[in-house]
Amino acid sequence: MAEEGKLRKQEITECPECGSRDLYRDEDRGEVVCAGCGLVIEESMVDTSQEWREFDHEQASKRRRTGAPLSAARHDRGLTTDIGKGISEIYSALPAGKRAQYMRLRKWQSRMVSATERNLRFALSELKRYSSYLNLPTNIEETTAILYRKAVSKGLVRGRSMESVIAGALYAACRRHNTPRTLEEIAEVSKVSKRDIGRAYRYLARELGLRILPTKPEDYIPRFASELGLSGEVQATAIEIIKQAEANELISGKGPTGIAAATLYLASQIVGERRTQRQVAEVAGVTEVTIRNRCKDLIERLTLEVPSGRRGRRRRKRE
DNA sequence: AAGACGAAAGTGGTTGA
DNA sequence: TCAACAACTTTCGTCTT
Repeated sequence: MAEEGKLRKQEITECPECGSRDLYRDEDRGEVVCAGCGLVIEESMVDTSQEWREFDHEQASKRRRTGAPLSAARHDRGLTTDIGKGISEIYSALPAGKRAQYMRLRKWQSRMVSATERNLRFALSELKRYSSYLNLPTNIEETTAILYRKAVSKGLVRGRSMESVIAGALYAACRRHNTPRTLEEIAEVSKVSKRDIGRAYRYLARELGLRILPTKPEDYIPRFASELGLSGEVQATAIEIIKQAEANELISGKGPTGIAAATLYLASQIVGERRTQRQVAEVAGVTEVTIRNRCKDLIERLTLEVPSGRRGRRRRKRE
């Protein structure tokens, strides 16, 4: 996206030397030359066009060198060749003996699809389901698939339910891509308990030597904010507060979702797009009490300009 | 009436012996 | 395996807007 914008800007329409708009593109040498003064404006360009053409199906099948991208998220990486299909051709073209042999080969191929293959097939279809429920991008799906493959090849799935390992791998992949989902959210779609997902995740992390840093509260901000319909200004303010809080050591040991919720709540007040504690608590998956506690810490230790006169007053009634 | 606040008791998970 | 512990939740009464 940003990349593309950059490339577009480099498209040159007039000569920087003489101002002539009469530029000549030499495809063979990979240069752009000014027809007016002869200045070579651009050189060593990469030709990204294909160097062949196809006019019919036969040429296409001979000349095309690429196919669908390899994907770890398909059980066969998208590469299986099946014996089969086209039965009618076979019946007419082959003698009876060959025909029988062919049918046997077919049968055996389908039997040979190994247990692990079937396992993967199921696991990855399950993964597809989770990620589509959670609106996760394909790169996270891919990472999860890779982790799961590793887990299978190391025999880590034995004694654990497949679902929990997939869910654990998904959780790990989300965190690795800095788009964390809470254990709750994954538990929701996978029908695996939070505890089991967490356990599977820790096990994977240890056995596969995953270096995953603790989740940062910032990573939750954009998602929560958009669910609450809060502006970018609120997000920026919230992240600013988190930065300050970090500097004051108010972060470590606390639940990141709690911090994210509290800062977002405060930011929404500072900017003037008020949301209730209830609303924020809802999307962040914490309680109002947690938000209050975090807010209290933040307000005590940081200098924040939070409107609403009641802040800071002390009340003493309850005997 | 709804939201914010705080106290107190309860819960699930981690840590260290 | 158990107890101690911190973070977080549940519940509930009070106060503010």
